[in-house]
Amino acid sequence: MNDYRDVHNIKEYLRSKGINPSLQRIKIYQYLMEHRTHPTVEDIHADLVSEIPTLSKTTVYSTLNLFVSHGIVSKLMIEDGEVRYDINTKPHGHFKCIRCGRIFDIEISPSIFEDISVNGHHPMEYHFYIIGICKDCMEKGRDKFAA
Amino acid sequence: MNDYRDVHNIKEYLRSKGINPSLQRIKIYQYLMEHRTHPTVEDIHADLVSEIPTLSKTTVYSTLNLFVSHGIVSKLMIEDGEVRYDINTKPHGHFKCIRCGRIFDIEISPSIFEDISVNGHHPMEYHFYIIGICKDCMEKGRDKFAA
DNA sequence: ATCATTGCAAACACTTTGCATACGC
DNA sequence: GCGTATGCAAAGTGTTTGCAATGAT
Repeated sequence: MNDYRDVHNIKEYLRSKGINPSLQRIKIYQYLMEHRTHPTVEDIHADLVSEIPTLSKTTVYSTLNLFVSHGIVSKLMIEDGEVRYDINTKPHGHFKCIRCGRIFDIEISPSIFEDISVNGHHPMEYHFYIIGICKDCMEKGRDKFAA
Repeated sequence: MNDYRDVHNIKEYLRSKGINPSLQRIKIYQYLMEHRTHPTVEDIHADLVSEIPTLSKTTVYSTLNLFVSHGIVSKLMIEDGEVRYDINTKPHGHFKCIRCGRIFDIEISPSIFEDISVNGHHPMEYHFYIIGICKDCMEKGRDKFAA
């Protein structure tokens, strides 16, 4: 099991990865499954606190670190001081729109990675992202989604 | 003039970019030219303080922000909480070694960027990096360069 | 009862800001 | 002399740590 799309029982899945499935951990994992928006810790906490009023940011931080260390979630560093999380651990790229701030997934064919010469180094993780203006913002020509 | 390798007179170059060439700014630019190691603010300050004893980190920060905003230096975000600076603003990739921590430049043929489908979005900047173990560390099999 | 998780508050690390001093034309 | 750059100290932000309280088995 290496794809989040195959996870139907989160509790079982976390257990299979050696993670004790507490309520908070299940809800955070579920949130990432249902919100493929590459949320920040802030986003996740703000959205889940209505469901779990006692949820603290500390728990969100430690849960995400736990998920990353168990390889079931990956950390995204696109902009300075803005760490985001992605449940899709398969190699893919991201497109960040400078107008609306949204981040889109970009499919990348594995052959592209093979074509890149790594000068004899031993690659383990590939990261690729693009900064630009998304389709919607280009069409609308204004900051429809801006905060 | 778009390549740092063509800069022979830093003072003139900065002026041509609309930047007042103070001693600190010249030294910081020169440092980036001579140290193609993708240094952090910390690195730059630590190394230059012996030459300019009064140099403050505030100045290093503001100078780098100035260079970035004038497009003559680019900011690298590879690892969480570790902002690095690169004088090479041409599209290229980076390889970060998890053993020794060094970052190497990776040449990327422009055709790779063209091959990536951006789903109708409008790309402006391409960022690509690889995490892995560098050639030296693979051969030595140990943390020769670790801090 | 025991052990792990949670969550508050404090500590940390990095970066920016406010403002007085110093510098350069 | 005037306008800008510098650099200290303080404030701001995002993240981790210490530790007591809570929760699960």
